[in-house]
Amino acid sequence: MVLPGGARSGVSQLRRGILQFCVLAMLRDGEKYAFELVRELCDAHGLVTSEGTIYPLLSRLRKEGWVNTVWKESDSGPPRRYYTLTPTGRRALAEFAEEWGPFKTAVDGLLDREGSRE
Amino acid sequence: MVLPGGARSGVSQLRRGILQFCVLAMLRDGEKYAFELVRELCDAHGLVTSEGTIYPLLSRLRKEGWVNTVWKESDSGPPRRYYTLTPTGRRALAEFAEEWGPFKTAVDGLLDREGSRE
DNA sequence: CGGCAGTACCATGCGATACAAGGTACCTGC
DNA sequence: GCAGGTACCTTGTATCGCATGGTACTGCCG
Repeated sequence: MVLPGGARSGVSQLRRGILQFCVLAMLRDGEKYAFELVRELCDAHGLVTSEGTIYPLLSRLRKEGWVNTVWKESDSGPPRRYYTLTPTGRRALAEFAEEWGPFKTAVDGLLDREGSRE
Repeated sequence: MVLPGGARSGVSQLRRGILQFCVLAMLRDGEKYAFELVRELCDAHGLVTSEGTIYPLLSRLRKEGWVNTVWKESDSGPPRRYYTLTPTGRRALAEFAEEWGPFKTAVDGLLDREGSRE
């Protein structure tokens, strides 16, 4: 066990079903490869993730037709698989964004109500 | 199969790990019983849920020591099991609230960036 | 009075998915 | 050529939302 503090807390379960759309959102800006996505999610956004999470996820996105991939050589290291958003993926992202708003509002409404100050 | 349209979309996975804290938040205002929770989550907050979701969830909360329960007779129907928050549960709720903020911000940051309008 | 709907509880099985662990291949430096 | 970093991938496990189905009590209506 000995989880390093990222997966142990409830946040791990929070990522469920959201992470894939975060990835789609990151691809909106342009093509990226998996390792890059992991680093950005970890560093910039505090959404700690490991490769074991991202690869099955990307596999699924590919199977859904939400992303396309191209192999590109790298100057320094093994070739990289770059992911780009498809129109379908872009639409899925937009749909999620529309669901995220009300959902967020509902949760906020439940949490922020400081009714019992007792 | 034939999912009625609430569970099919991505929102179903959104609820993961959040629903239990929504329940805790609802119990903050006072004791409630399971059927009541389902109705409120469904009606008021748009977080569609069914009994099949709530009972295992409450079972878990009880096992974690986050809620206590008391049986009370009802004038019109079978007896009800009322749930109340324990201090531990209250703390868990507070901890989640602290995690929810940054998480929400991170996701918003990724989604709301309307950089590419095309 | 007997069935049916509504209320209220619970358990089981399935599917989705985050994560750890482990494996392969390429490149650079020693 | 071997260690370490980069980069890819697969498999197994645990979690949890949900559908389904089962029990028991109450009240309505035929």
